[in-house]
Amino acid sequence: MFMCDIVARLKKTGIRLTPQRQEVLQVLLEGALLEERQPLSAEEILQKVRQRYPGISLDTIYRTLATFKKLDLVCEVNFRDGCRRFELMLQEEHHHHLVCLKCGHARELPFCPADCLARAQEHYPDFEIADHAFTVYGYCEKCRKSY
Amino acid sequence: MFMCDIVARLKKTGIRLTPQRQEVLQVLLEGALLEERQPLSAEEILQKVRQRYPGISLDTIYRTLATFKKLDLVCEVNFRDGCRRFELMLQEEHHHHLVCLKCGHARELPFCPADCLARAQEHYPDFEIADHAFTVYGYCEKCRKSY
DNA sequence: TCCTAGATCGGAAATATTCCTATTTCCTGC
DNA sequence: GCAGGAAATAGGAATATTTCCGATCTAGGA
Repeated sequence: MFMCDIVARLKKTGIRLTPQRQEVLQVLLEGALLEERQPLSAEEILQKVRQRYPGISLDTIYRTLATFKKLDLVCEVNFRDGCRRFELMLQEEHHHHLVCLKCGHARELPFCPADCLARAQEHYPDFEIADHAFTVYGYCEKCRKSY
Repeated sequence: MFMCDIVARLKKTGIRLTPQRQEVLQVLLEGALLEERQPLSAEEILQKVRQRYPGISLDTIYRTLATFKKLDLVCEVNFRDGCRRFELMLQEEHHHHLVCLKCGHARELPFCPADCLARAQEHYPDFEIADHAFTVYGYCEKCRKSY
């Protein structure tokens, strides 16, 4: 999945392609290509984008993330650290997270409680499921040592 | 599970039993006994507690919730509505939630992705799991109609 | 009853997020 | 290529949530 693919995908939706949005996308994409991707907060994204596009505002980051989320391009992860975190969602690798409550480091869980999702739908057939989250919290090897 | 049981449980832990803590407990317990319990925000708990104990401060609510959480008496639910929400956790009925992103109404999911939790532990054997969350987001029958 | 570690209050501070308005800009149709 | 208009942006103000801090109070053990 590369920039041009996503841009093409965005153009189809009719959304305007501003340089700000492309820079946010770029930052998220770089995050997604790292070996150990870490979901980013709005503030973190702001800092990274500003390195290349200094004038961007925090409001634009939030609006862009909201827009991308509506387009299922971005998903939200709750680290319980007081802010929302986001990462690029590439369908082919839907996943969940394991988060250290001390250092905030996240690891990926490459599997999904699909059966639970199905049971939820059975249980509440009239509910329109839009999204779901499965997150495991605890202490990583490094942090549990320093108790 | 009644007040006296919980109080007994608290006393065992050595934690001080202040009237403020008991009032917070009372509010959470009332919430837990409702047919359709809704996890409460700190502000909501504050309002309810103040009806009986007007002098209590928001800080105390937050501190009390943090204390109860450490004792596994309370758990946190993320509604994606900008604040943390809490509910009394009665072991015998561990559950997860289905949340409407429009009206904020929550329903319970009386089952748990236990297999995923086990797989997570297998995947990361050195991670000390403390907690987990499974939440389904979407639109309830009422809200999906008003699109 | 006294003592003291621990808890509380109230307000200030720190964070995170959204709102607002004037201005700018992307895109469509010519 | 150019103009028009709807959509997006910047920047700062406003709001909301959560935490911090110092002074004071108190639950519970001795």
